[in-house]
Amino acid sequence: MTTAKRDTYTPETLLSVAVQVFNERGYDGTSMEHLSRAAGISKSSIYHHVAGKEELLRRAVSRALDGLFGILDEEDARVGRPVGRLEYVVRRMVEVLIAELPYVTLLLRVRGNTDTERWALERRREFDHRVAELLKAAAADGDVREDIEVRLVTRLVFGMINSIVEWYRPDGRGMDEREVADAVAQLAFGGLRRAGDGRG
Amino acid sequence: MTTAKRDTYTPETLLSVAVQVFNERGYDGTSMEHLSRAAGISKSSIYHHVAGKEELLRRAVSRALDGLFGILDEEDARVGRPVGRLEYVVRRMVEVLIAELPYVTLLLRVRGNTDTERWALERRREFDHRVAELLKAAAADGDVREDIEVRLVTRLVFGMINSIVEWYRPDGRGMDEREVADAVAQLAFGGLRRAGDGRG
DNA sequence: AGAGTAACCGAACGATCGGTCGGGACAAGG
DNA sequence: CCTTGTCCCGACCGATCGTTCGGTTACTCT
Repeated sequence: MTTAKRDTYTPETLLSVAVQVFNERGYDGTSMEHLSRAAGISKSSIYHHVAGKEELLRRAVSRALDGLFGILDEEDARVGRPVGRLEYVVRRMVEVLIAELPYVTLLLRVRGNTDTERWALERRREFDHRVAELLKAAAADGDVREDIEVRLVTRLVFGMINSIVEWYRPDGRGMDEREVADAVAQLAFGGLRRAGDGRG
Repeated sequence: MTTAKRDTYTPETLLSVAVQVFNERGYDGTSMEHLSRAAGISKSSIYHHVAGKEELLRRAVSRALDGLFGILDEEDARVGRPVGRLEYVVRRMVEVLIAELPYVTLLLRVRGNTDTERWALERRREFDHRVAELLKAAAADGDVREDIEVRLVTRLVFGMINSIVEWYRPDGRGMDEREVADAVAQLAFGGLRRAGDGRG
């Protein structure tokens, strides 16, 4: 009795269509005409549901950011030895990134042309900083290598994780979130070289 | 007697300005008006040097692709044990990426809206494939871990390397190409964990 | 000095941009 | 029945898009 009035668009369902087109064509490369064709309604009808193009972008990146910041509030990310918390966050980042793939994809591609985009970039930097502090704490414990700058390592690991949006596609038979998260964690913490070879 | 006629724009000098603006605003987010302001000449004057906006994009990604494919022709990338050739290619990729930073940055951001962009994506896939084969050969020799899929590892390592364009800025006092290349190679091959700890 | 030309400009082109407007179709509630 | 409000539409807005055009500088060469 609460929902189910008609089978038309809501701001949320319209958003999922819009985000998909944004990711295919790029935000700037997507016109409202493109969106209307993809949604199957007229251009002006879109404005019945949302205020405009930029609101769609804001809703999308907000959803992605909520998912990422949510990780830091989880218990395993807050308590325990920093290196363990770090590994947990890395795994969860992969899982959230895959669970909210189109939204995180869009977030990772904003350039900063509008106020919304600049706000998204700022929040992204804040998240990166929080994880960097975790890595720094793990380094202080002597649990991760210190011969490479913490700042640099953070960026490289983030780069590896974020690059997942460039190729992961949830087409049925593919690997699931857990498998990818395991691979990323193993590669990031253990390295490319055959396990047991040490460094020689 | 060959060069040095006037101190005006050439297609190359104009390209360097254009690529910088493309990277700041995104290709689709950049208008010819933006380019003319950045270059300090009128919009119509740009067309005296190049055929149009898309030619600037084509020249830029061509330069990036030439740099990357050039690596595969170098001797250290062609002869020797695959794992050694792989590490050489990884290091050189970082160096080329930094040496041609704005051009590679643009290459890594094309989405496929035009023929030029689709051609760039195709050539990128070709390069990725060539490196993936090298990794596969190293795995066959038992020199790199085989518990993670070769295809996945390739993508993650590429992701780590390519992410450099998102943060590296050549502002004088920063790290140089060699330092970054060393860090990437060490992290990719040795992993995050403190050297000597093994996997425990 | 005069010819030739590379470099540049303002004005304008048709097309498309994001967004607005008045109104029509249709279901729910009386 | 008629009203109310949701959902949607075609037509249109001023602005901006990439590009073209005719014409004016300003430099080089003879």
